[in-house]
Order: sequence, then C-alpha cells, then structure tokens
Amino acid sequence: MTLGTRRLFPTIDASKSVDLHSLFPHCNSLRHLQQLHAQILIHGIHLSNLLGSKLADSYFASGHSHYARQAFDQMPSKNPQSWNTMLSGYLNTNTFSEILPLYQLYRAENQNTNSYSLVFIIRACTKLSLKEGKSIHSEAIKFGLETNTYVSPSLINMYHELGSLEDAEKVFKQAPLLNPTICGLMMKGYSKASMDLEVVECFDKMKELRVQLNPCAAVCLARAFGNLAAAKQGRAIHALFIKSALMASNVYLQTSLLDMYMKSGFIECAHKLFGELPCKDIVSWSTMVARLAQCGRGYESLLTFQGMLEESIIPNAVTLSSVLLACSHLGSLLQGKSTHGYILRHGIELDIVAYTALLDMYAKCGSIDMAYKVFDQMQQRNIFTWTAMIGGFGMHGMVSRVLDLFHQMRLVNEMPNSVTFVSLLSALSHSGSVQKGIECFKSMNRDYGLSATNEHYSCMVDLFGRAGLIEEAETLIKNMPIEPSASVWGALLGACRIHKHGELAEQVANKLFALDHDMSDTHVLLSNIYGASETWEMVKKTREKMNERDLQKTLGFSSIEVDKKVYVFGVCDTSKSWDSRIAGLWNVLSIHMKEISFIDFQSRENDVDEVIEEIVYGCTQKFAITF
DNA sequence: ACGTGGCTCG
Repeated sequence: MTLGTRRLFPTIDASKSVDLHSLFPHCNSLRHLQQLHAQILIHGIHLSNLLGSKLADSYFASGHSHYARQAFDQMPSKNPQSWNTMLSGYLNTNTFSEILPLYQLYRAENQNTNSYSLVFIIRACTKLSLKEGKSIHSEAIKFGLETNTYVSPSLINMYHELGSLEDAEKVFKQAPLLNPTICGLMMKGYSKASMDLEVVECFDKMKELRVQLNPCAAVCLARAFGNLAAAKQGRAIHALFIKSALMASNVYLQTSLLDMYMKSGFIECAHKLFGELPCKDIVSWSTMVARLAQCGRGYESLLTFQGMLEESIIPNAVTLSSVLLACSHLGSLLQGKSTHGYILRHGIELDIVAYTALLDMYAKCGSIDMAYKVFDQMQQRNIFTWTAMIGGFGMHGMVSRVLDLFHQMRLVNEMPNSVTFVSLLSALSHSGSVQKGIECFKSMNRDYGLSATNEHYSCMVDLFGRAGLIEEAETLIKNMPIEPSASVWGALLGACRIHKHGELAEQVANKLFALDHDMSDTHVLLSNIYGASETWEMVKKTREKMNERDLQKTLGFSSIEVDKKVYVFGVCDTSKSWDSRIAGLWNVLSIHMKEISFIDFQSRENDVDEVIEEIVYGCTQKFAITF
C-alpha cells in the first residue's frame, strides 16, 4: 500500500478507532478510501471486524470489488457479519459466481450458518440454477431456517424466478404463518406464470385469514384483474387500496391500476386516475400510449404521446414501439415516418422489440420496401421479427417472398411459433395456394410440434373456402380435435357467401348464433348472403331478427392521410362531412375497380356493389400530429 | 458493517 504524496488524514491514536469510523462518510474517491485503508493498517486496527467490514463495504460501493476482497483477506479473524458483507457486496455487484465459493470457505471455518448468509446465497442462486438453489434450500432445512421470516420469501422468489412454481408452492404451504410478504411473493410467482385465477385465490385466502395487503400483492392483484378484464372487481380493490393507504406515492401500484382499467376497457376510469397522478413517470405515460394504441384509439394514443413530450419526458424504446403501433393502426405512413424521424433526431436507442414495431409499421402502412430495409439492417432478429416480416410480405400478396423468408429463417435456425404459421397459412390462403397450404398445415405439427389453434383452422377453412372446396372445409371442421371457434365458422360462412351456398350458410349461421359472441356481424353477413342469392324474404327476416335482438352492426372504420390530414372513414349517417372531391374520386375508383375485376374471385363481384351501396360513410378529418 | 418485492412494448 503506497501513501499519497499529500496526507489527507492526520495520524490517529490506535486506541481511538472511533475517529477512523467518522472518516468513512468523507471518502468520495478510491484515493481517499485507500488512504483510510492505509491508516487502518498502520494502526493495526484491521484486527477490528467492524472497520475491516466497513472498508470492504465502501470498496464495493465505489465499484472496486478487488480491493474489498483485499481488505477482507487482511482481517485475521472474521465474524459472520464480515463474511456477510462480502456476500452482499458480490451480490450487489452482480458477481454471482464468487458467492458460492466464498460461502464454501465460510462453512469450512464455521459449524453454523445464519439467515443473512442464506438470503444472499438464495438471491445469488436465483441468477444461477435450480440445482444450486435446491442445494441451498436443503442447507436452510438442515439448520432449521427454512421458515425464517427472511429466508422463506427469498426461497419462494427464487423458485418462481427459476421457473419451478411447484417448489415455490411447497415453501409457501410450509410457512407456519402467512404474512403479507410471503403472500405477495407467491402472488408474484403466479402472476409471472400468467396464473391470474391463482393470484385472486391467494388474495381471497389473505382476506379470510385477515392477512394485510402489501404493495407487491396489490400490484399482482391489479395485474390479474386487468388480465381477466374484470375491472368491476378492479374498482373494488382500487377502493381497498385507497383505504389501506397503499395508493399514495406508489407509482408502481398507480400504473398497475391504470393498466388494469385500460385492459378491461374502463377508459374513463383510467383517464380519471391518470389525471390524478401527482407525478407521472415514463412508465405511466407509456402505459397510456400503449393501451390506447392497442384498443384501436391510435389518434388518442398519438395525442397522449404528444402530451408526454410537452411534459419533457424522454420516451424510450418501449414508448416508441407503442407509438409505432398507433401509426400502423391509423395506417398513417406520414405519422410513422415522422416517428421514425423523431427516433433518429433524438438518437433514441431502439431494442429488438421497437425495431420490429418499426418494420411492422412500414409494412402495415404499405411501405413494404422500407419494412424490408429495416428488417435487413437489424443487427439481431428474433422470431417476432421474422414473423412480422413474413406477415408483411403476406399482406402485400408477395407469396414467393413469404416462402423465401421462411426458408431463410430456417437456415439461421430460428424456430417458427404458432403465429408464424398463422402468417404463412394466411398468405397461402389469400394467394390460393391450396396444396402448399395443406403441406404447411401438416408440417406445423409434424416438424415443429405445434398443435393447430382455431386461428390456424380458420386460415385453412378460408383456404379451402376461397378455392371453392367447401366439402374439404366442412370435413376439416368435423375432424377438429378442439371445439371450433366463431372465427372458424365465420370463415366457412364467408366461403358460403362467395360460392352462394344459401342452405349451408343458414346452418353455419345457426352454429355461430349458438356460440356466445358478438352476433351482429353474423346477422349482417347472413343477410348479405341471402341478398346475393336474391332471397329477399330471408334478408327481411334476418334484418327483423337483428332489430328484435337490438343488435347493431359493429362500427368499422378506415383512414387515409392526404396533405397532413388524416381522414377517418366510419359508418355513420352524417354524410355532410364528405369532401365532394373524395366522393367523386370514390365513384371513379369503384367503377374502375369493377372494370378491372379488382376482387380476386369473379363470384365476389357483388362485394363492390355492396360497398358502393354503403356510401353512407362519413368522414372526419384530423390533422397530423407533429412531434 | 449484512437480509424479503412492484409498472409499460412486438
């Protein structure tokens, strides 16, 4: 140890080690610490466990683990606290590999262990492996510390972090007394595993045993109700949180509740809560931006993003991927490009998720070339990236690119998931590639062990249906190992419509009515099918049935931007908002479309008539948002 | 001098 040329510390009487203690808070650099270290050695006070540990702790805090270890090794006799200081230091500096060997040394010198050490080791094992975790668990059992107040929550946390919920439950059930912390952590485990019902069950148990809620449990509960889209119960727990004084100054809980309301469609409640938040951070803003985009309120999402920028909150990759999602929902290439520009101007680093959202935006806004450019330039790609690009080519009708990309993906050993196959099948269906579609559908299970979901079956029914292979479609549905969903029957109904199978359509529609889902679309479709086959009596009946049941057609909309204005078209009866130029252009276009048989199948010609008929479309104008 | 957690994105 060399001393600096200038002494910062006076020579202190060895008996007054207290004076050295008081110098710790004044060490703001490695140099200061080393000088203090020297003084301690000079005066022989390193014999003191206390000073040695404090020194090690300070070295860790300044990011110099190596010196911490040196100070520790210089202590001739160590007490449990000094060992624990080292374990804690390595844990906090993420040097997990040092922890177990150090603990081995400790145990070689000591017959005993203690709850502090165990907690550090358990936390290290959380980052290591289940095998090591289990061995430390048995160590805890050996010393009767398994149910210790600090040890058992750490064990529960470790097990669910390592993916073994069963082991977490075992520890949870062995706890002699349920406390808020243990319950909170168990709920966190369930929450991570998307076991929302179990989260709620755990909460019910807490109520029964009168265990108080803690913030962790509260957050999990809000998340669970959000996922279950059960905002009614959500409002009740919100009230409970307020009563339990959990809400104030807890941004995490506030954000979780915000998210819960948004996920379950209680937009008003969410807005109210959002408005009341005393300090909105990046996450609460991003939550609003994300959820608004996801529920199709792209314009509001962008406005919220703008509001966030006005508050001088710097968006991150998470925020921007949601903004990009809003742009793709609006179909606004201008807005999407402007977001891309914002990212470049402000040098915001995107992650793989955000780049995928950028690619997806370009694809969905019609700029497939830009989408591919982004894809091509990405340093890393995951299955979502590949799937988005495959889907992009698919929606542009570029089947050969779809198949080509899938092939490339397999060459780099990326494994397709269920969604990749939805994109593939949908592309093959739209291009009428029946044979390839069948092969792809078979391959999904045979080569990748993925079992077909209703979405895949819908694509297949659509594939057969478009090609006029109604019988094949019916057989496929009959042999489905799972209960066909409304979308599967919907695809068959669509096929009936194309090929004018009135009778089958009625049967299928009845299947759809039997399923508990939004029936208005089915009624409309059915009535259109009758219309196509000119069975006007049935059209009338269907329409009457709709009125009887008080069903309204779900409102659809589409949008386009012209000269920095976003035109939103939706079904509504106020046609005065129509710009006459747009109306004129629309007429020209529809006639032209008919002339060139724009619709892929001859039999779908009547679609065009129908669209023209529905020129009760209104148009609202919104200005592009600048940021 | 050493110990138990929480929110947003494809």
